[in-house]
Amino acid sequence: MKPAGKKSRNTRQRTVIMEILRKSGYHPTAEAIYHEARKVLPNISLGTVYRNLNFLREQGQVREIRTDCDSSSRFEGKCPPHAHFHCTNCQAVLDLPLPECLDEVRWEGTTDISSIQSMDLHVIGACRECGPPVTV
Amino acid sequence: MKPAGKKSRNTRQRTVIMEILRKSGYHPTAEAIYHEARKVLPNISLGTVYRNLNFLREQGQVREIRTDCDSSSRFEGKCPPHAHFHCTNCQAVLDLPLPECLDEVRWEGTTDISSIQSMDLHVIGACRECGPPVTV
DNA sequence: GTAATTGCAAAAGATTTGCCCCATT
DNA sequence: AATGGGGCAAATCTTTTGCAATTAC
Repeated sequence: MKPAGKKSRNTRQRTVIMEILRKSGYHPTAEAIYHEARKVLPNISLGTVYRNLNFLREQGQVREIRTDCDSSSRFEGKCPPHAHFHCTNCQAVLDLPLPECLDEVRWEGTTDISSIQSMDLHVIGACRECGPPVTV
Repeated sequence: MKPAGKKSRNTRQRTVIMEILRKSGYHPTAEAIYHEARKVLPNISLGTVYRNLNFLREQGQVREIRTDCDSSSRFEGKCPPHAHFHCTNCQAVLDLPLPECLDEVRWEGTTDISSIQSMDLHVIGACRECGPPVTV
């Protein structure tokens, strides 16, 4: 599945970053990945984290998430298409199933659109832990 | 409609920025708004543009758009809920109707979600001008 | 051995902020 | 006159990049 683009090497750094992404249920920022990786590779640098995240993104193994809710990007190991939920209170980001009805929308019918490559759905609200917002 | 939050003044700068957002069919970055505003107010500063955009966003009159496709935020005058289309070729951002089917999704049924505040849908692809991608 | 990759530090890009002056109310 | 807001420049934050040293293959 990996587009086997350019030749690459299996460095410990890259493996560790990929592992962190695979096992984390959440959606860490580069900084968070950096701190996590440092527990295993105390000398890894933030630049290396960014470089690897970009590399992995280009290979299609990692997805980057930029939203109105966060000032820094979050990353996740690529998995089947899904939506994201953002809690405005605790900033948590959770995975959501992508509603099937979106598949049936005939975007191409829309003036100005020629073809669709992907879709990105974010739902913003309060998570179970944070409970209903103050305005009940 | 404006939450009439704190007391504010009608400065020429704020008016011009709001006008630019209202009449622009596109979704300008702060920098673009800055250059446009300079045609009318040659001394306006980028800091003022940002400060006003933030102010207007807090008042609910302006919406900020951050996506995977752009390194800087884009802004638009608040209007009825809609989705956005991003052309990966020419970077254009266009408005799209928000599919009604999304209203019927019962997110609250999803574990971990307590309540929904808003939704953000981005469609990525090629616009009519740029034509179908190379991989026809 | 060779080239990809790293660590470090400096650079770049986007946005925010402090401060002092000016303009709206 | 009172004070919100502006201009300017410095500061902050996030991400990228140049370079010499290192390491996977």
